[in-house]
Amino acid sequence: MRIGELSERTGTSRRLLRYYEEQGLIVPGRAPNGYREYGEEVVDRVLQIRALLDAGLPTRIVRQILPCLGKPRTIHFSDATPETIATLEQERERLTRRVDCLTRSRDALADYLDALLGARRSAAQEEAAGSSGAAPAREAHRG
Amino acid sequence: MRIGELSERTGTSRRLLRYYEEQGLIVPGRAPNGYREYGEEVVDRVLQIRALLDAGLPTRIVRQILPCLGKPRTIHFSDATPETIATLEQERERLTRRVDCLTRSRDALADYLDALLGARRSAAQEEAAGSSGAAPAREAHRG
DNA sequence: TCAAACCCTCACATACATGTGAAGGTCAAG
DNA sequence: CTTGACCTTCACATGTATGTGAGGGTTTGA
Repeated sequence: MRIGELSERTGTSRRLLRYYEEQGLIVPGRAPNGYREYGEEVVDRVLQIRALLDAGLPTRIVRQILPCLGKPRTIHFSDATPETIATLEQERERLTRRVDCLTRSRDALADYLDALLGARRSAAQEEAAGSSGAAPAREAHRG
Repeated sequence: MRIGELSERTGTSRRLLRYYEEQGLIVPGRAPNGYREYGEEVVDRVLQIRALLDAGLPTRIVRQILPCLGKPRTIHFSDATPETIATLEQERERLTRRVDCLTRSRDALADYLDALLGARRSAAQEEAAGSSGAAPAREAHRG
């Protein structure tokens, strides 16, 4: 397919698709007239790229871990230099730390939201039960 | 403490500490001579900020979810407007998607690394067992 | 008193992911 | 043959998180 269709199917601007190519994340073929030609599998790849970028990873890192995420579980022994392995292990640790941090933040945010909603429900019940008038700014503490 | 000490204790440049202040993420006091004055609790706060930014969240979002992550679990009812709640819920979803994506990527990367290391060990054993000569570029498939 | 080591503000510079638009080539339909 | 919808490259613009440095005040210690 050409860039327009890929753009529509991935929700990614043509500009960005060219940018990802410039960054070495996708390597389309070329039609005789110079138009880029993409295979079906590129759709998934682009979505994967978007997801990783959206998660805060820079293209440099995406480029490194992308080959590991391919479907056919292909292992390129040429990639098995000690430096590459060290980089990948480092990146795995970074991802783990990132996941942990985000999970903690998400959980804290969820707890806060629960408390907020629970408190609002209580307040609404009080309200319905008759305590009238404009309530002053209030705070609640949960130990 | 002043900005230099905070910088050392958090591994964050002075420039960035001032930037976080400009973004409303931290609000130091001021000494009579104009120097910024930080309390102990700011150390943790800065580390939290770094972690969130490092995980790919923009300061705008960090500013919004930071109050939810404080120790004393204080709920500010003034924040309980429907818009704020909607934003927080949206951000919780975004965080969840982000965590899922990163977790999948991390797991895939870990699998790849395991396969790579396992294969390298096998290759080393073969090598030790006598198959000699420069091995050509090889690939292995795991279904 | 002088220097070193702090601090201040202001401002310009950079890397990255992205938008936008100009100038022009290709192709299919009318 | 023209029009419109594609495509190309190039280049400048923007927002965000950062670095760097100038110009200048403050504090501390020799």
